[in-house]
Amino acid sequence: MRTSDIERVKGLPLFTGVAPETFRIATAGAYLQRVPNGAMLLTEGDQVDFLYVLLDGTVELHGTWNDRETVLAILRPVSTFILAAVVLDATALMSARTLERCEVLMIPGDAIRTAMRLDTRFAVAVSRDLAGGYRGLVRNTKNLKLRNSTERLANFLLMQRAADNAGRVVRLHHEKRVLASLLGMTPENLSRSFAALQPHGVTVQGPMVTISNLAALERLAKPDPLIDNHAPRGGEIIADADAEVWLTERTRASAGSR
Amino acid sequence: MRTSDIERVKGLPLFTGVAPETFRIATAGAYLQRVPNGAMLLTEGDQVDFLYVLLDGTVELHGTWNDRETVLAILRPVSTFILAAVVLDATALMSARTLERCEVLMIPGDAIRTAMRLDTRFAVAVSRDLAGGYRGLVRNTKNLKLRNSTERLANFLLMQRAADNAGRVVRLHHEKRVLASLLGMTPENLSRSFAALQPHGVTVQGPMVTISNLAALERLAKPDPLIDNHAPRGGEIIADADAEVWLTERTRASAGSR
DNA sequence: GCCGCTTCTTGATCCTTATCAATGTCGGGT
DNA sequence: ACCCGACATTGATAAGGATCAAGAAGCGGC
Repeated sequence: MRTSDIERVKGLPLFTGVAPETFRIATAGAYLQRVPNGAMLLTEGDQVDFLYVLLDGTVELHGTWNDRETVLAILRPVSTFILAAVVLDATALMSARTLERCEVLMIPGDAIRTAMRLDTRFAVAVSRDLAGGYRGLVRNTKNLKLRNSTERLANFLLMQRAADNAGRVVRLHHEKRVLASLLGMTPENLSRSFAALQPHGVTVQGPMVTISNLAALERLAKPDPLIDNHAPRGGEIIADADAEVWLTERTRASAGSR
Repeated sequence: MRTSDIERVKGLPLFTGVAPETFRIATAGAYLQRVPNGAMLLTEGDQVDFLYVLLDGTVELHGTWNDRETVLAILRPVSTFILAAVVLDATALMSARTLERCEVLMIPGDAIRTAMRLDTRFAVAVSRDLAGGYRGLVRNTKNLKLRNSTERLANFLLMQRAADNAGRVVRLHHEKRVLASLLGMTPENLSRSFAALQPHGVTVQGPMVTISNLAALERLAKPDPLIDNHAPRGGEIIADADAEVWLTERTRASAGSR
């Protein structure tokens, strides 16, 4: 494990403000794994023995039932995942699959649980991280139950725009089929939803989405701070409590994950 | 606050194994509130200053957007709610409304956060509670995205049956319109879904649902331990890790809440 | 640069769910 | 016991979304 990687892990909300000694204990038995595209890191139902930290690449969390599958989250670096299962020493409720070549740090769950018992500040950091994840899922549930598919897409684009750089063009980092599943629709309907946004100033060319009329899109999307976590991208730690909220909630990407 | 109430709060997963001194600090400034039916305990967007503990009655958590409203959870005693917002000292993402006359214990958020910093065991307990809540929401999301409305109703009935007493008859504790919203459908479609279950051995008379053919219902519902949290009702603390999981996840009722 | 695969799009149709409207049923108040 | 209002059910219709079936476009491999 490179020292640059260690610094990146230390920068996670999960580890900020934690005693160096605790950090050492937690990461002592950790090892870095290079994983090819399309690999299953974890299958739902498996016992979870590690906390995963995505250092490079993209990971998809998904769930299955009765031959159906749905994407629950798409993760980009630096993110941790399946912390909840680690804390409870339980089996995974979601499967994790790489969407490209990835670098993943695997921290033994025992070490995490031990570090929590030894260092209150770490236990508090874990609580904050889980609370952020919890709130991300509440937002996601409201999004799913209160909006139709075109509204979800419109708000997704606005969130991506805010997270990326607030420019006129939003880049989709993943296949549209994956995005469709994340947003709770079929690929066919994602295409149609994009078409439905055209009168509102949205044009698509491959993975590039251009928002030519922000006001019109917002009029349709009606973004809501109690559902959508708009926030400029940035890695800095911010002391302010509310900023901390979106930082924690944001670390794990698009639609409320872990 | 009656001593019997104190005992009930102490019995919560959130406070088990916590030092008496910590419990005293956490609950020192708490006060018991009697709330009439239909009262709003909390509105989404409000700053959350208290952790709520439902001691008697029923509370509904819901979210709104653009004149639409959806029920996110129905809580029965003894349950805590909005722990995540308390931990982050953030604003509420859900509103809380009483569905009948209730007794609610309100614990100042400051006291909770202070207790977490002073007692690692409490911080760990909070983590476990939040992790359980997180996993409840993951289950709920899979339920919503992978199943149609009749399948969701069928599984809801199986879960209620397991939670209540495993008898042939399941009692619905709330209005059907509330249940419909919780399950992500309209009241009209809930009626039709009940009708669709009739060939599978389900009959309804008012709030009483009779399951005359469990095997047939299960064949349709295809319950899955990675979505549905089947468990016999019971308040005991169980040492086994997996049992602990559902205990924490279960405390806050029907469909994964807080 | 061309081929072939995968992904994306578009159209037609079907199924699921929502909406609107009307009737039926239950329970509380007087 | 009656009436009233809220809730639940049922039916008709419409809208949203899924599925099936072709085409079109992009991309990697050679």
